[in-house]
Amino acid sequence: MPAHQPAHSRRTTERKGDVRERAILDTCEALLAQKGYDAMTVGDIAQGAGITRGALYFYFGSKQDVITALVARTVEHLWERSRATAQADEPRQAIEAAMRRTVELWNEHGLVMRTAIDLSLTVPEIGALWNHTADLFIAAITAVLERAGIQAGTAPEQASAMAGALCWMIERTFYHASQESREKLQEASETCEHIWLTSAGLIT
Amino acid sequence: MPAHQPAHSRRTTERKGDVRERAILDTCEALLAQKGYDAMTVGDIAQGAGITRGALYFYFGSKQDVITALVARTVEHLWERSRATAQADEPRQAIEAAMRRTVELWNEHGLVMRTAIDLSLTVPEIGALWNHTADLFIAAITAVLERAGIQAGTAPEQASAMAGALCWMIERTFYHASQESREKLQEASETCEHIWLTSAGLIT
DNA sequence: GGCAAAACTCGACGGGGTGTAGATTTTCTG
DNA sequence: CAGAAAATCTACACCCCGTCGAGTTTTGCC
Repeated sequence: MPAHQPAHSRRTTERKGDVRERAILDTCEALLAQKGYDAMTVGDIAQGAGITRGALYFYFGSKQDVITALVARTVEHLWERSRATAQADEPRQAIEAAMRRTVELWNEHGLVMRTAIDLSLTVPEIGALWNHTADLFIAAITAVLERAGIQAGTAPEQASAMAGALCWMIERTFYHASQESREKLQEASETCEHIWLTSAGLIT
Repeated sequence: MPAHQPAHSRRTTERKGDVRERAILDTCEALLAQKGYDAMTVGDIAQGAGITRGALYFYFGSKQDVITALVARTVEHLWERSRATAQADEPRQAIEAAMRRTVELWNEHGLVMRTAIDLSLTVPEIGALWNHTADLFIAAITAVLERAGIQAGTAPEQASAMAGALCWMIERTFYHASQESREKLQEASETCEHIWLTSAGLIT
C-alpha cells in the first residue's frame, strides 16, 4: 500500500501491476456473477485478465487471496460511505436514512456482499472483514435504539442484543431479496424498517 | 467395527448396505464437526466408515450427494418434530412454545443446520430443502401474527412479509449463537422472542 | 544513454483430490 | 448348489491448485 504522496505527482506511479491487479479483481467479480465461487477456477480468472496462471500467482498467493482482496475492496467502500453519511439525531430520521443507504449498498454491491457472507466461515480473513462491518452496523443500530428510549445494556432485551438481532434480520432479508430484484429489495427494506421502528417503540 | 449381525431372522430388509449408508452419514457428520465441509475429503469419509473410496461411490454419486443426504435426514427430523408439536391458540403461548422448540432443534442439530445454510447456494438440492423448511416456519409465524391482529397480506407491513423478516432474523441469530454456546443460544432466543412479541403488538 | 535491480511473464512440474471402469468377492434367493 | 444381485476393491484418467526456475520487460539511477 503506497504512502500518501503529493496528490498530483507528475510521475506515472500507476505501475503496470496496479492495472493488472485491478483487471484480476474485476474479472473475478464478473466470473462470480457468471458461475459462482466454487465453479470459478484460477485459470478462468487469469484468462479473463489476459494473463497466464503463473502470472496471476505473482500478484496473489491463492484463489482465496483474490476473493479476499475483492471483498476488502468492496467492504472498504462500504466503510467509506458509512463514514461520509451524516447521522441524524432524530431516531425516525436516522432509521429512514440508514435503510435508504443500506438499499443503495445492496443494489450496488449485492453480489460481493453475498459472497462475503457465504465465505465468512471458510475464509477467516473474510469472516473478520465482514464481522467488523456487522459490528459497525450493530453499533449504529444500538445508538439509535438507545436514543429512542430502549434501555442500554447487553441483556437479552436491552439495546445491544436487540441491535444484533435486527442487524442479522436486515442482513439475511436483504441477502435473499437482493438475489431477486430491486423491487423485492425495496419491499424488504420497508418491512425491516417497520420492525425496527416497532422494536424501538416508535410505532404504537 | 460393529460387525455383529442379527442372526435371528428378523426381516431381511436390513441390507448390509443400509448399515453402511448410515455409517457413511454418521461419519460425515462427525468429520463436519472436526474439519468442516471443504477440508473433508471423500477418502476421509470412506475411511471413517470402514470402506474404500470406490465402495463409497457405490452408495453416493459424489461428495455433494453425501452431504445432501445428511441434510435431508436431519431436515426430515425437523419436519417430523414440527408436525408433532401441538399448536397453541393463544399467540403469546404459541410464540413461547415455538422459541423453545427452536432452541432445542438448534442445540441438537446446529451443526448440520449451519452446514445446510452455508451450502444452500452452491448445492441447489440443499437450497430447496432448506427453503422448504423456512417456508414452514414462515407460515407458522404468519399464522401467529394474524391471530395477534396483524393485518393479513403480502404488502411490506403485513403479516406475510413481516413473518419472513422475523424468520430470517431467527435463522441468522441462532446460526451465530449456536456456534458459541448453549447460553448464547438461550439469550438469543429471548431477544428474538421479545422482538417477535413487539412486532406482533403484544408488548406495549 | 546505459545498466543493474525490480517488476513481470511464462511454461512445466508435482501433488492431491475427484469420479469412473472393470474385476472380484460376498450375500441373497430359488 | 448355482446363478443373480449386492457390495467391495484396485487402478486409472482427469482436473485443478500452487510452486519453481528461467526468461523478458520496465524502472530507477548515474
